[in-house]
Amino acid sequence: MPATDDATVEPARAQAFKAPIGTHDVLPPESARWETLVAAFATHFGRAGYGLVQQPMFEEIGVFRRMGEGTDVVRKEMYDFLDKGDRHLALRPEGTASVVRAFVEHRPTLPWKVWYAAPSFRYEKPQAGRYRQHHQLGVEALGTADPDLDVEVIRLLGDFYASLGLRRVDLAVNSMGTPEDRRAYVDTLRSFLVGRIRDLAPEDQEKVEAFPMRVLDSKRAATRAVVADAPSIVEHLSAGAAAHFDRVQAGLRALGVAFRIEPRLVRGLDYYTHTTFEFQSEALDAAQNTIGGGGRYDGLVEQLGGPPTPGIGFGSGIERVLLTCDAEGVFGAPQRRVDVFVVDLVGGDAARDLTALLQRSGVSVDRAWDGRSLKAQMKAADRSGAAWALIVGEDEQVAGVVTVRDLRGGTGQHPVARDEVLAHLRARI
RNA sequence: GUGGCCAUAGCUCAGGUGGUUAGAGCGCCAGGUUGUGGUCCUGGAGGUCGGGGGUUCGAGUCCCCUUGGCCACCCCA
Repeated sequence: MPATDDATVEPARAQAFKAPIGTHDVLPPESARWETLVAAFATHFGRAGYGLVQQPMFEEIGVFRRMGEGTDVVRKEMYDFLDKGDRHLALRPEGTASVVRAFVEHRPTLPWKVWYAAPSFRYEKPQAGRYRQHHQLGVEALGTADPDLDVEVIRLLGDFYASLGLRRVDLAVNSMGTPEDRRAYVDTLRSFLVGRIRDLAPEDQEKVEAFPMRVLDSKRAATRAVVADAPSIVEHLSAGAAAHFDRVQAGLRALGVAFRIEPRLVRGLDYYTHTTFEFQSEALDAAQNTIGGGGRYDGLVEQLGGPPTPGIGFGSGIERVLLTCDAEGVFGAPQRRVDVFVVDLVGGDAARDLTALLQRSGVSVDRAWDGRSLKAQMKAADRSGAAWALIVGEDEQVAGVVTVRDLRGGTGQHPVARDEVLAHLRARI
């Protein structure tokens, strides 16, 4: 049977696809908030000497394994796959590891201060404020162990939240000490937990031997009761680590950054040393209320094959920050609008040419399409947010003018000679 | 991964105990006003009732499976 283009033959409707589980599209006008947020972040950290880093979205899986074999992120949330060349790769679950890999690969001069805005992927069951693809604003600063850098990073992030209008943000700070302090503390903690193991929640008992620190951030009531009596890491810091932590606290106080010390704050990634911190929203009633967190990771560079280099950084989830802004009623979507809208009743030449002329001159302009009625075009002009409509009908075409209509003020409309339109608008926008 | 709730138009939602062509508001399109938006009036388009199977004379409604969403646990941004 020959092919037919008979219009009466209804083709089967194609299957409509949906975004994969745990992912989401960000469309206008909501996307305008994202643009503004990222731009504000770029400006804020750019002014402090941080430059943009663009990383690959996936890495060899070993890069991320350095986050710690005991972490959920590595054990069960990795989006890993084999490519056609049998390379074992994984989508980036967080920013730090791949930035550090890039640092080791390129050895930039120190200190190296960078920021990024990038998606992260974790194979988790989606929930409030939790997605399989989420987006992080992040910063990493490598090459100095100066505790004042910890202060700068924390303060800059706190200032950033404040600049968005957020007020109900709580900052928790802790110190994990040096890698040696951390190891010694893990032994002390393990011994303590082994002694009380029957009092722990069953799910937490198996963590004691291999990952005792994971027990500290359990939310189970039985475990929390035990943990309340557990030795605290801040009491087991070496002299150097204690001095570092003291300097950080003094710096935050000197700069008026409110914080509390949270000895149970261990964070989910094993590479942290010295300062760790977490910003939580008090306005978010969802279970996921951490909007940003990070810490020092002296030792991670070596683990990824580089020279001993200290570093500190944080990640802050864009979705959660915006959720928090919603909860506090701040940082609404800015109104996206153009200044000028071209209405054409003479077949399209005027719209095509005027729009191009003005756009090439840097004026923000939109126009109507499909030769629609004047009414429809005016409606589109109104929707565009434009302050001025340029109307070209037969009368204007004959007279060589454009009707310039004020859509927002009360100045009405009047004809302007066609080659004076640009100057006319520039004087008014 | 475990559990709970949910899925009807582009959006927000109605649709007792199963019963003729599935509704509203908003949005969109058109007309009223043959060259004027934002207000108003009138009309219209738009739905595989998430998907598949089953029960029934008959399913948006009941049952099973499945996919997805939301929420909690777990964990984290």
